[in-house]
Amino acid sequence: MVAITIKDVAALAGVSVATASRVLSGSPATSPEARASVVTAAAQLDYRPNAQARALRRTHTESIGLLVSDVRNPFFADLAHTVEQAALAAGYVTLLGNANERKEQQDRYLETLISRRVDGIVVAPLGDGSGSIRSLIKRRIPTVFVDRTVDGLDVPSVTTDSETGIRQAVAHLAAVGHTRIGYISGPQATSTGRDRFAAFTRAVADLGLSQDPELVYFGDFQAASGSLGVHALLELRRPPTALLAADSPMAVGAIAILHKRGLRIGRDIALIAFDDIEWFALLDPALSVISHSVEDMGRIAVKMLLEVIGGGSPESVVLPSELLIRESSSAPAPGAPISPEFV
Amino acid sequence: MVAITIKDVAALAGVSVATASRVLSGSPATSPEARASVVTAAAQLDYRPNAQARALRRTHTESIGLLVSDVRNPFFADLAHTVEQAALAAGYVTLLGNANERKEQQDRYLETLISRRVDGIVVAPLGDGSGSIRSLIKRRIPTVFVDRTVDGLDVPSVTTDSETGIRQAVAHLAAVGHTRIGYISGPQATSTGRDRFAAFTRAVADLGLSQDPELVYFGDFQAASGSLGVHALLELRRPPTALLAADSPMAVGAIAILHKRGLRIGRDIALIAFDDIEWFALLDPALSVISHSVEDMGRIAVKMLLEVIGGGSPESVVLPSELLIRESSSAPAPGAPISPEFV
DNA sequence: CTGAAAGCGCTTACAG
DNA sequence: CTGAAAGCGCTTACAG
Repeated sequence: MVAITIKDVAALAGVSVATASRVLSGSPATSPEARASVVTAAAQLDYRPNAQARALRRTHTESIGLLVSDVRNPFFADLAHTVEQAALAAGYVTLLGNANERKEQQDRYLETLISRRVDGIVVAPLGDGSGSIRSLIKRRIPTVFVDRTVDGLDVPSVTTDSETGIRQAVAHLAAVGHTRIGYISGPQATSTGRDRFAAFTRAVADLGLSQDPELVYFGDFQAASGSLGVHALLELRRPPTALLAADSPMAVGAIAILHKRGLRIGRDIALIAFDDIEWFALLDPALSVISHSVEDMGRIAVKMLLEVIGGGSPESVVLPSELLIRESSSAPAPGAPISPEFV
Repeated sequence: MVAITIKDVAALAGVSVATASRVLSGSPATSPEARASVVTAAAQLDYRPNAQARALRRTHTESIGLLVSDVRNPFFADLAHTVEQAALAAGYVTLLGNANERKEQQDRYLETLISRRVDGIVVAPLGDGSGSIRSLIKRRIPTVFVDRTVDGLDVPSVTTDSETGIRQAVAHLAAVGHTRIGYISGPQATSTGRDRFAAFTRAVADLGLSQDPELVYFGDFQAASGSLGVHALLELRRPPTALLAADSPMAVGAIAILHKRGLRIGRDIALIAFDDIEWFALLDPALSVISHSVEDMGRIAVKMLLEVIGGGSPESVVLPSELLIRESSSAPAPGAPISPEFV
């Protein structure tokens, strides 16, 4: 790497580094001549200020960190996109980290983001408030939680009210005749995993449906666990006639196995997924989903983070969720529960 | 933000900052007593070294940049995941940027990554060698191109041989009876856009199929342009009976419109997509695709970048592509070209 | 408007 | 093994 510093620019321009610095950072206290020569010299040398050195003196870096729990989850890929665009519009660049649903990896990235002195961090947190999440708070680094929260931590957040959507989904399945609904849950180490599970449990109880604990499979929000969940649920002596998956990757895993087992979704078994992914509507049958707005979530998270960075303490925001009934959630097949030849 | 520096640690530990620094960075030249007191002090103060300051003195930052052309494209989300894991295994942290298929945004991120002095950059480049891509080369920043390249730039790359897969796809469509194949192309500002288009053109010519230029629609690799492409192609006086989409987001856009128009894929019209996305196999009919390995691409890119960082100059790698025939690419409907009532 | 100088938080020869 | 000192590339009061 060829290192071109402000010294080189100043030398070529025939001014002091102080003047060069002033021109380069747009200080008004510069003469037109100085400006011209410095700008020319910088261009000629293809000078790029060293952000590290600059950050050492300045108090801000014009960058934020976004720590997402899984980039391969389309919900978070979309979130990354929205956050990035909103941040860019506000003059901030986004450094994206991927926890891949692993606590150690979350900690590793958080350390990196802290070390690099981003001005603030938007994080979809994992686990309890231990590890690097705690450091974030202790050091008063501007932080906003998105999608998920951590119990006992007083951090502004933008989340989804999963309860409404899940209740609608369960009620809809009950209305078309399902009584045994299998639930593929997210991990209980995440707030969304817990909230959605609790909402499911309550809905099922309130509606007088089966509360058989065997009907719940605990996955990890990634695709493979959706497949394992379907396997486990279909092996039950009394398998469910409908399935509710707590996020889209697990739904994808579920669909793959359902296909492999020769079960027709929407006929042999009903399926509803949390998260509305563009192509879920393209499946045949189109997937019924619980939808919430990732655009709103990303946009609001950035807005809130900028407020925190500016010294404010914004109120947390809870976004709505709602059931979109498409074709995958019809009545149970006649003769349900599913007879053994299907499984 | 509460700033805890090495001075605070040294003071609490009762040693000089030099000694504190040695302990903290694992230098062997430290006494057990010094080690103990510094480690304790650091833990007590929850000290995190300032990466900026450290990078100013050290020559490397143990971080690499990954600039992806579109995070919402599952191919690149998967690539981000693979690169990240491979880098982490080698002790590097990955800073992810998203160009969103826009040159200005690519430049913006590249500037940021350069300024932050990452040790190297993996980039799926956009456009010609102007702008920040040129700076990268001029400053000899270790760079590896992934998926795409830039003409005239001598940068190690790992790409896919699109030619084979596309030729197989066209030959397969021809074999089942299609003569007018519509091609939804990627932008000509990308090497993959150009290569795949050229491969399509050659294949169509070699096999004696229609070379009607109207059968080609130039999209931008994002979903909306896939929809527009289908619209345009189906409005032709003699519409195609088969469609080939140059990447998966455009295929998604195409499928959505095909559904909306009431055309049954695999019956009324054939469709093949470049890129094998997990759930393409879950569609009904399952989508025939041109597949290439994103895992290999990511893994090799990191391996090559580490070589470049280490002073080597690795050979570029070209990965194979191949057609996976599923159900969406069957023979043209009887009475094709598609009669007006379908369009 | 400009330059010399101090300092941001680290690391690392240099002496001892 | 340890400390004082220089220096990485910038920015910013301080004088002028």
